[in-house]
Amino acid sequence: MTAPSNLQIELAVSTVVFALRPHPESGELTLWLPLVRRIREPFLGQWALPGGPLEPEQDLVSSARATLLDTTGLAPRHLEQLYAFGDVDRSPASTRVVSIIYWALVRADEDAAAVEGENLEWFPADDITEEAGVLAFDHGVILAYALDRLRAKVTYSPIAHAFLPEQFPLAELRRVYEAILNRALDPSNFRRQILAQGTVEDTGERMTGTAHRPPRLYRSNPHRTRYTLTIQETP
Amino acid sequence: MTAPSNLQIELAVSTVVFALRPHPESGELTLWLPLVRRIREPFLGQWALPGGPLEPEQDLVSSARATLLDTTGLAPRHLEQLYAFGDVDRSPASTRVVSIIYWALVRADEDAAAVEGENLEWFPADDITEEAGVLAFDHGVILAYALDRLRAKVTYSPIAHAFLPEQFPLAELRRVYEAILNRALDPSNFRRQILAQGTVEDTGERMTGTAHRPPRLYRSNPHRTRYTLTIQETP
DNA sequence: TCAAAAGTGTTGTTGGTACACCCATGG
DNA sequence: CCATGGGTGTACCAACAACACTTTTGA
Repeated sequence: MTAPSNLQIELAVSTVVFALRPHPESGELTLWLPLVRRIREPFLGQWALPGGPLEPEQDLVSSARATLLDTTGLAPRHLEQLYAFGDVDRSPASTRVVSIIYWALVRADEDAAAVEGENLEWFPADDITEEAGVLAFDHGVILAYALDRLRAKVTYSPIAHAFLPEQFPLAELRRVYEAILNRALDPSNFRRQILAQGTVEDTGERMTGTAHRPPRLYRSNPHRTRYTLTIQETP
Repeated sequence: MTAPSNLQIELAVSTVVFALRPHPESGELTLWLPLVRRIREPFLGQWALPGGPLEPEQDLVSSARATLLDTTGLAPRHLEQLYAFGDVDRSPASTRVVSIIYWALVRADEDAAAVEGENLEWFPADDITEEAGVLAFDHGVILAYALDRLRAKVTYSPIAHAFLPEQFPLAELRRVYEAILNRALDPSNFRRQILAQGTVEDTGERMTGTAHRPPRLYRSNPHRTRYTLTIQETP
């Protein structure tokens, strides 16, 4: 942050976009993400995270938001900075690129706006390599890091709520946790833990039209962040 | 990460360096950090985080390491990326600067190499504003963020160990936690929690020359990261 | 009246807190 | 033999896992 120097360093902003959709085979809800096919060298034809160069008049988040809308059609509310990757050799091209990576969590209702295309495809996060092959640049490493962080963060911060619309029954929230953590949770104990935390509040309304007892609807409580959730398995 | 563009964006790497030293008044161990006095506009004369422009042939961490050695004389082992700050208006100068911030934790034995100077001074982290006034750029915000993250992270990851040399008695580790969290902890329960976690292992050796029962020496266990520590107060 | 999911009750166990107490050393 | 911090024992209590059980709807 001192003297200027004539850099040949390019700055890019890319985003790992997570949405929850049913798995094509099992039908279980899992994490999906969109990838963009490279249409030039290096890594021509391979899949990469959506992103683009940082424009001089754009904030970092704005840049992420703009490319996201552009490439995926999405405008997710939850957008959070993850990490900056800047090793000298991370791109084989002559120019050096430092990438600032964001992650986005797409709400079920926001996901409706998602588009596909020849050069934009969605993949289940956990079988990227089988489906998409090796990602361009170090994007495989970045994705692994993002998944790791998401799974860790979900246990101490209410980010899971970011996948849900305004109002939701607790079972929906449980399904989000199950999808992220990839394991079943005990419904009754889950309910008690979530309510004890105070990260959701009862709206007083109920969902109707279900083939069973109508569940209460909750909204997420903007206060109360950070806690510990001792999430437990069910056999 | 796609098309090049002729940016006017500068990239800088700065570091929040934390070391533990006794407080000038209370004598209690607290967090200190070094600041550099600005010797040019903008913010001439004000204090700023040590840092410098990213050189094209340098990795991000290398850059942090190099400026650190240069300005503070320190070569801390623990260096970790914190966040990238890049708002358009964060510098009043004509050039736009994106700063990637690292934090460093300085071990007690490493701290011996620290230097001071007319333009480099160390301050207790918690009374920066009284001692150093308003920091240059958004460095005040950055510092607050770093302190926050450090205090949160210490409860779920063994970073506190980074302040200690190879071998240490548990009371030393407790003092580190107390200094970071700014409150007293119960010695016996602290011991049990730490041992239960398995983040330290007994070296079999003991410290000698104390005016009391010689404490066992421990070393930190490189496996076992992430856990939850329910740190409790003592009245 | 049955299936299915919502939601409650209850019990055994684990792990944290508080605090009394013993241990080992240097002076 | 005393002061000082190292280290152990233990009793109380809160929180969690497991799972049986009741409730409320649509078909």
